[in-house]
Amino acid sequence: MAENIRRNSKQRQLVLEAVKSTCTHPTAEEVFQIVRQQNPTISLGTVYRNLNLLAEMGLILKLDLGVERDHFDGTNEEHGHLVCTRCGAIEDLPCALSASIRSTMEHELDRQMDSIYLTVTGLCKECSCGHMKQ
Amino acid sequence: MAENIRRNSKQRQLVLEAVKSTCTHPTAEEVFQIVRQQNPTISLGTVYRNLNLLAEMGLILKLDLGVERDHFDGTNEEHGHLVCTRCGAIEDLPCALSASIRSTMEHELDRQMDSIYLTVTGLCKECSCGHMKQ
DNA sequence: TTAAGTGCAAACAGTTTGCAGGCAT
DNA sequence: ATGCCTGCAAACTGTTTGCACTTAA
Repeated sequence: MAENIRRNSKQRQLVLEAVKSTCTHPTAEEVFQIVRQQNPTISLGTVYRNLNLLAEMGLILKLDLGVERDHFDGTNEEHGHLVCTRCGAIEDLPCALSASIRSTMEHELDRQMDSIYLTVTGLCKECSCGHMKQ
Repeated sequence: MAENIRRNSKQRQLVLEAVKSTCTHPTAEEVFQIVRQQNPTISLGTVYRNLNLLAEMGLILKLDLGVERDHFDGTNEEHGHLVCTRCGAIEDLPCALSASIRSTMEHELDRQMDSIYLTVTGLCKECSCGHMKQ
């Protein structure tokens, strides 16, 4: 499993930009749709390959939120997510929350930890205070 | 989506017992293997159907831990899980941790919450202190 | 020049589902 | 007798992969 030398393909750049430039936590299919506007011949397989590669490289996060599809996140800081039960939107939770879980667990369990995956379901900001506006 | 009246099939009983009587958080396939010892003609499809049904009924938990397969948990109290990066074992985290996340979030975010899914990766109890024993 | 990257389509894995018959109520 | 449940196998869905070709370095 040696680290290959990565080249800089147009496709990979576009995929990275697409994920970085949105805060909606797109799925592979959604990234595909975005990227296709710049490069109509890109294939879905290439999008998947690059998303996985970029996640391995630590440039983006691959999120398994317990919903059907994987989502991708343009940041690489550890933070949880809220999945809205009303509209399906995905909202970032403050990093501080993950950090405090980490420290609590290190104290209480006295165990090395790798990653923390925190997902909560509930109403997003929009849905919880915007009922009448819509 | 009316609630059907549930019958009490032998298969469903066996599936429930299988999940309840272990703390290993089995996959559907593993439940299938266990149940097959009592009922060699049960089908994997039936196991899946009953696992989902029992989870809907709130008798067990369906866990998406970010690994390939879903796992099932015989308890119904809200608690997180640790997935061991060395042996793959799944360990329960104290319920108190999820409870404290819930209260923190209710204070900080002032938002209704449905469920909390907390998964951490790291070494399980066995792997973190039992290196020499093995 | 050469090996990483691509597009395409087929394969894959876990899970779900349609159907005809079986069994709890 | 009714209709929920089963076993079976086929279908489904999101994702991965093999192959021949292309392209960055």
